[in-house]
Amino acid sequence: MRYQKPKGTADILPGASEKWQFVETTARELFKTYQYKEIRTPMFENFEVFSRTSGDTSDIVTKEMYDFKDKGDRHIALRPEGTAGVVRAFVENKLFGPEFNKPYKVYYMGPMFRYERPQSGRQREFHQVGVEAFGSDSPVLDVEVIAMAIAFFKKLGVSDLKLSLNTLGDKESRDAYRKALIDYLEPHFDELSEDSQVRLHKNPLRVLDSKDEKDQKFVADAPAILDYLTDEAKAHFEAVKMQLDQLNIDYVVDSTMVRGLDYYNHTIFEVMTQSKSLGHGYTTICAGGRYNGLVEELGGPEVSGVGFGLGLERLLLLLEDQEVAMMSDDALDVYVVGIGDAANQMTLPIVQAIREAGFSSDRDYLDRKPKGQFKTADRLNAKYTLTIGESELESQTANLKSMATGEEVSVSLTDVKQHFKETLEQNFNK
RNA sequence: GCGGUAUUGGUGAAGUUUGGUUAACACACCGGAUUGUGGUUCCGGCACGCAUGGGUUCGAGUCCCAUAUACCGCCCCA
Repeated sequence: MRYQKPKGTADILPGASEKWQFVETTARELFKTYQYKEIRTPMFENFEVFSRTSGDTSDIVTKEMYDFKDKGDRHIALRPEGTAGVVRAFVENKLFGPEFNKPYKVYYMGPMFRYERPQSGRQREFHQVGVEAFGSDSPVLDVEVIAMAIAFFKKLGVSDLKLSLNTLGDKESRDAYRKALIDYLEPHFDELSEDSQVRLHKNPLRVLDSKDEKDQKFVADAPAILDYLTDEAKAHFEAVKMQLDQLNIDYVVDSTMVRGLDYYNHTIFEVMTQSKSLGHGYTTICAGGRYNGLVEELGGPEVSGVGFGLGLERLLLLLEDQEVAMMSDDALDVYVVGIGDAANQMTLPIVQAIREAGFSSDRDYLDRKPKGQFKTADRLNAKYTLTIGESELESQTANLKSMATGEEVSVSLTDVKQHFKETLEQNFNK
């Protein structure tokens, strides 16, 4: 095999693409009911769009960015996530302007890229669906976004959902907490894992996220962000919880939950579920939160935002594991069998006529004998076959057969070409 | 970026421990079983040769090295 796809990429072939379409269609239908509109932004951006927004210390920037210099010596990066590009577009197109409704609500779906070691459900090119809503500080909007994420999984039939909630507060809260956390961890510096020793000063919140047992015993007794919230941040969080209650959406507050990206503040959340395909216990299938300040970071006005993102590869693994039915309607209606050279000259126009009547139709292109053609029709699961041979040509008729019942009837070619639907209904009552 | 395992036809794969004629078996697919009809059965066909490139050897799918890719773990995260 001479050529192979690049490491960490995948071909999505017929058979699988239907499942992707199912998920994407479900998302579009749902988002429409929430009045979120699709936005499509470039698959690559200037490197700085991501480095500015994700935080210089985040792994995403330091080692996972798929970046390169183009022929014009521009530093380009393939998008590692969706939010930064959407925010850039929001600012560049001045979507914060008075002529646009607020909140400005969009969704996106498409490929993202991270330069990392591939593993199950984690590739270098992967796909995300995400939503963003700009221009409102209201906690009710946070909850709409959360509710939409949950509704999406419910609509797909995912069971065993769990909503994990936390707040990172505003800048003041976060600074105070950061200091408290460092003060708490510093005395145990030597006992922390190597990774966490590095994290401690660069990004102490990430220590909370450590899976290392050594760290976890400190994390358990660490001060909680909730105790360091300003009155305003606290009020926002309380309002979010109250709104969730109103919607009867269950949640658990997890004060150790943090974010890999630096731009989040206030509400952050994760939707989790259990599945063997994704690992042990509850694993995250959707993550989101509020990012006030991000728009300013990219040169826009002070406009707040909130959104979520979810990975489609992981979602599809999950749907497969939970045996969610992802049907697609691609059955073949009519297979046209031609017998003999003369007849075979005549069948394509008939196939076309049937297609124009709104039915799916196909024929043989491999010069197969009648038996082979019927075999093919059977394998394609054709509902009907339409056979034309020399005698039919002479009488300008065709033999229409129901593959399910074996029932056959002679119909006129003119009828087939001009009123196929009616011809079918009259003869097979369907 | 680090570590482990793997890589034989369209598919599942045997064979690699003990290097030595024609790469097992099965499924799928194609063709045939008296002229234009789907299933079953029967018969026949189906690996430019064992990921790629080197090396060891009289001789390698079987041993060694490098590279690529996949999977798993770490890191991180969707």
